[in-house]
Amino acid sequence: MGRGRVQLKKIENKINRQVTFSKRRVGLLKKAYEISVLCDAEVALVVFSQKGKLFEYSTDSCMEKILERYERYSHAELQLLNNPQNPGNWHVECSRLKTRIEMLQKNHRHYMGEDLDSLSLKEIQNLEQQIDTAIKRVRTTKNQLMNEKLTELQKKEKTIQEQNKMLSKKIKEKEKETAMIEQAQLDQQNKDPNSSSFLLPHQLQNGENYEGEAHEMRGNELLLTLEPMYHYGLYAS
Amino acid sequence: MGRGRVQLKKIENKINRQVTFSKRRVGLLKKAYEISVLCDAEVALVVFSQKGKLFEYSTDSCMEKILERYERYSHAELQLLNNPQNPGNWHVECSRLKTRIEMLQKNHRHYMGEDLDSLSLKEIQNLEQQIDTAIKRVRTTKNQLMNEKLTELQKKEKTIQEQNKMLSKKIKEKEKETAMIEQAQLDQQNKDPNSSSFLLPHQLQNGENYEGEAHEMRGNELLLTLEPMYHYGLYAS
DNA sequence: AACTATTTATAAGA
DNA sequence: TTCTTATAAATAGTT
Repeated sequence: MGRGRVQLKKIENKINRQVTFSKRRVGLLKKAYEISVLCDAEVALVVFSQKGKLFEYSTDSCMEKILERYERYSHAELQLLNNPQNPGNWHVECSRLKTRIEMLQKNHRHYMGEDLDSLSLKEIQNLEQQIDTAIKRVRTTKNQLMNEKLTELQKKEKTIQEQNKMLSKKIKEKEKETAMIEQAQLDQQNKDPNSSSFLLPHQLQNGENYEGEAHEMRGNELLLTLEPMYHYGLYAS
Repeated sequence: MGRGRVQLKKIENKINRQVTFSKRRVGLLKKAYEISVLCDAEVALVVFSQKGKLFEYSTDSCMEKILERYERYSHAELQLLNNPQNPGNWHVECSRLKTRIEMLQKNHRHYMGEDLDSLSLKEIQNLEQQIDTAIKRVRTTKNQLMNEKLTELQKKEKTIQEQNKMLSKKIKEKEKETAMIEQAQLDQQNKDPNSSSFLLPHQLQNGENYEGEAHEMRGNELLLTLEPMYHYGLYAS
């Protein structure tokens, strides 16, 4: 929406990113508000800017209520699973998990090329090697996927072309048949002008058959447009 | 957006409302995803349809992390209230943290180029871009570090060469002095052959002094080889 | 912050 | 539901 298509990746220019954030933030909050009003839905939206500033919208300003509803909804099963545990050890477990999370996050930041100041040269060289391996793997998988899609499409194209050929052939046969019938009718009319009517049912029957096959083919063509939907990590249940 | 302006009020027609909800929900989630990627923002979005069905989007699928951050940000007091939690809530917290860890690990595997089968082509392409950005950052930092070390080494080299020059100079002076003393000895021997022995202690004393300065310089050279130890990517517990 | 050329979202129709 | 299309709305780049 704007002059020039936009690439779906982090805007590197800082000023630009900040401006876009301001604009889109307003748009996003507005959309959240609109769906909430128009469709009577309950929406909770939390946005942290890169700098850590908070922006939020929630239907009827009931953020906590909606988030609680969310927790109930999404963790209903997990709560049941965790029941058989020694109650006294829960907080120990919690702090252990929190430490773990911090480590994972720190490590992940390094893999994102962030927070590199705390690393030594050796560490950075190793990191580079690991990321290099990773990107090679990702590219291999990507290429495989793309090739698979290509092959699939080519196969489908072939199938459809064959079907087209068969259909053309049948149509030609049908035309020949029709011509023959017409000829027969003419012949019979010449001999007995009142007997032509009993041939009509046969013609209709053939016509229905062909229609059926044409439908099948149209179904196959539609398959070509079946692409996995891009679902932005929604995980909607 | 569409044929005719839209009134900002609840759509009374039920079918219509449902259709609009589906469409706008997709649009809203997409926008949330986009601002998240483009502007490096952290977004959490929860939508309950009128019928109570849940839809959600969160940056990096880290809903809990973002909601926790939200709680911390908006209700600093609530966090304190959380500490003397009634024991029943610890396991909720724990399962939250465990889910979180699983997500982080899964995400990290993707960044290591593992477990890619679960990703769509679009997701893989986005992953490639992110890793590419990461490796560029890592390489930039690495080059900076190497340049810093280079500069440091060059400075030290210079210092040492200057020290070497001074030492050479001193040695030459010393040699001159020695030569003069020897000359004096010879001169004295020519006059009085028995007086040469008392000059030996003086010679030894000067030799010890020079040895001391040489040690200091070697210490400086040793510093150059001090490197932080290689201990990357441990973080596992 | 305002402007505007474009892209994008979507309301209505099929 | 899904696809298409006309149009409204959002917004990227510019001033």
